[in-house]
Amino acid sequence: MGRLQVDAGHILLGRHRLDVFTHARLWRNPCGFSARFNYLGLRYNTPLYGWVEARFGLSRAEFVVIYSLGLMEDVTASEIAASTAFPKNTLSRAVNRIAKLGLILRNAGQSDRRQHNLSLTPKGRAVLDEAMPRFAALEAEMLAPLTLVEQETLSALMAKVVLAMFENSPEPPESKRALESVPTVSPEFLMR
Amino acid sequence: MGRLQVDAGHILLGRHRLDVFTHARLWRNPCGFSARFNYLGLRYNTPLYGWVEARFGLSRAEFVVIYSLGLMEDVTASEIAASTAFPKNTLSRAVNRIAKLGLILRNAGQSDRRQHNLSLTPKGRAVLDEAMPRFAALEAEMLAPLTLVEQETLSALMAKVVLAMFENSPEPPESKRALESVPTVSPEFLMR
DNA sequence: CCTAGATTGTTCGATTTGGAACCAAATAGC
DNA sequence: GCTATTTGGTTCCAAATCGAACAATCTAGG
Repeated sequence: MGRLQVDAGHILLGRHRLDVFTHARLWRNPCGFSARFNYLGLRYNTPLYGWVEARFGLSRAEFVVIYSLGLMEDVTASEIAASTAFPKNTLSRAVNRIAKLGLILRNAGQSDRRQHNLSLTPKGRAVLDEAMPRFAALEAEMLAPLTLVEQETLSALMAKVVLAMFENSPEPPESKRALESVPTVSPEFLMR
Repeated sequence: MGRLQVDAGHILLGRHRLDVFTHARLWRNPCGFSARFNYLGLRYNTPLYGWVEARFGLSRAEFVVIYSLGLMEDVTASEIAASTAFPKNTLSRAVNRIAKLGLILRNAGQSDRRQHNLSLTPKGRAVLDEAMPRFAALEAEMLAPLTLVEQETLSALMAKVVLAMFENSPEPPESKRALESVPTVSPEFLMR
């Protein structure tokens, strides 16, 4: 990774400059891969959802619902919850608020009257149409230092990792088993 | 990506099985790369920090401090805040609590009496020593489907992306400029 | 020196969060 | 067909969160 120079709490990597702790977090970390994708998530999501909040007054969960509807019409709240790991009550509130704002419609499902098939209104679509280019642009900017071939390679490798996670992923029973496998007697650690 | 079969709200990809919405989120998404690293973050962090909570009774921020001290001794709260994007007051509380629990020490800095150089106590070190193998194991499990060469490639490509982010990254002035560039008159969107 | 501005960490308080209990509707088992 | 269980969504409330104001300390510019 080239020669490093340390100076006043910073590290010089070529013309890059980062504080020594962030450097340690990313490169002297037994879990370097997770550190990196967590870092990417941080640097990607924070500014974008910050902008969404400032521009539209929508919380992250609220925008996630809209974004989800852009990907697939008629998705339900619990499907979004399952896929994004937002707790369902948070999502319930988000859905209610953006419905009240007129960004989505909640069509009582015809097959199952409990669930609401959500869909974007023109107003909701407008929000998405304004936001998506930003999201796409930041992603493109992130990937810009890679050649197209490298981008393809990265994409394929990550797809492979992601796909494999479904294998070991307990479909629904996870939460229950996870809870049962943990003693109910609260933090063991604090008891010794 | 092979032939797909849709069945009762699920998609079969080889022997993998995932709901159609998650499939859309990961593969029919204009921001597929971010969807993937966000997904990885989700599937990595959630179970691990859930376990930390159950096993040690430590919140995510609290454990992050301990983890950080494992990476670099004598780091300060604000350095962790800068690197991890936790707000500094959240971190302040976290530091106070785990100090009170006897997991870390707060040594008043000799050069700057405002800042506390944090360090692990043996008890804190024990927590870390028990937790790290889990973190490393899940990461290894995630990467297992890749060959060693592929793992190296993935690591290198991600490093390249991460490193390049520092270039465009405003060092400290970010927060201020971000706020100034946004109208203070709260959500424009709600005003039309 | 001495003051103005920055920076570290803490406190305060309005808002958000999410686990748990809950209701209504659907499904399974008998 | 009738109860038992599951599932989608909502409500409640204790607890966590984070922006903002703050005190203490440090630094820079005269």
